[in-house]
Amino acid sequence: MDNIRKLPEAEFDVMVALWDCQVSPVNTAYLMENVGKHKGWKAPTLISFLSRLEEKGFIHSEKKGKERQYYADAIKEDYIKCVTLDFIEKYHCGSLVKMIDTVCGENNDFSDQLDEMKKWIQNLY
Amino acid sequence: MDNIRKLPEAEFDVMVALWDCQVSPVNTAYLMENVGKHKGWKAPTLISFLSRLEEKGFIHSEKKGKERQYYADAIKEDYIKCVTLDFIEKYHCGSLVKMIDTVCGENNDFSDQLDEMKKWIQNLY
DNA sequence: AAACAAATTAGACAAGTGTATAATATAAAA
DNA sequence: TTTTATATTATACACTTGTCTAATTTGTTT
Repeated sequence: MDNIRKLPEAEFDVMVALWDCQVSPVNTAYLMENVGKHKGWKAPTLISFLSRLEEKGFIHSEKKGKERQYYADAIKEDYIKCVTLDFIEKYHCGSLVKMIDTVCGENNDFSDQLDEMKKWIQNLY
Repeated sequence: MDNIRKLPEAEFDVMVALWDCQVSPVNTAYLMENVGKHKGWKAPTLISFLSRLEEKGFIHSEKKGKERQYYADAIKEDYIKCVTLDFIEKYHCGSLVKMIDTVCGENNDFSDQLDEMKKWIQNLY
C-alpha cells in the first residue's frame, strides 16, 4: 500500500493532468492542450511519458481509430499520500510537527495559514 | 534563497552524515563508517558522491597526507526548508492544511501526533 | 485506389545518477 | 630506499529521465 514508485517530474505532471480532468478517457490532443503546451513539449514527448506511465502501471490505454485513449489507474489521493509519508520520513524523521515547524518560522509564507490550521485542529476534538 | 539544487538520494545521504556528525572536517573513513557501510557502498562510490557534492558547492575538501578531509558548506536547515517548501507547493498546492489533512486521515500513523500538534499550535498564540 | 493529413510508434541521444574496477599516489615499514 | 599498504583518482558503464526526428499507420479525400 506504500510501495508506489515515485514518479519523475514530467510523468507526475502528466498524471496530474489525467487526474484533474473529470473526463475519462482522454486522448493525446487533450493532454497536449492541458500540459504539453504549457511545458513546451512536442507530441511524441508527451506520448513517451504516457508509455512509461503505462509500463509502470499508472495508466492504461486503448487504440481507437488512429488515436489512443488514456485511462488513469493509480489513485491521486493514494499516490500523494504515499509520497507525503515518504517525504516526512526522509526529511523530518517522520514527525509532522517537525515538518510544520520547519516552514512556519518567523517572517514566513506560512504564518497566515496558522489560523486555518488552528481551526482545522479544533474541528477534530 | 530557494534556488538550492535538489540533491539525488545518495548525495543527500552523504550530506546528512556530514551534517549530523558534530565534528568537522571528517575523512572518508569516517563517512564510510557512518553511511557507506550501511548503504553497502565501496569507498570509491562514496568518494564519487563527495566529488559531485563538491562540484555542486555543497561541500569543500582539502587533501591532508594521503587522505582527504571534507567540510559541509551548505546548511542543513536551509536545505531542508527549501526542499519542504517545494514539496508543499508541488504536492499540496502550497497549503499546509491540505498536507496535514492528507496524512491525518482515519486509522493513520499520524493520529498520535495530533496532540503534539495541538500543543505546538497553542504555544504560538 | 491514390494521395493526403493527422496521429502514433520506433529509435536515438544527452545529461544525471548509482556503482565499480583499475591505476596511481603516498605514508609507513622493512 | 624498496616494498607494502592504503587512500584516492580516473574512468567507465548501465539505467533513468527529458526530448526529439524520422518512419509508419490509419482515417479521409480525391
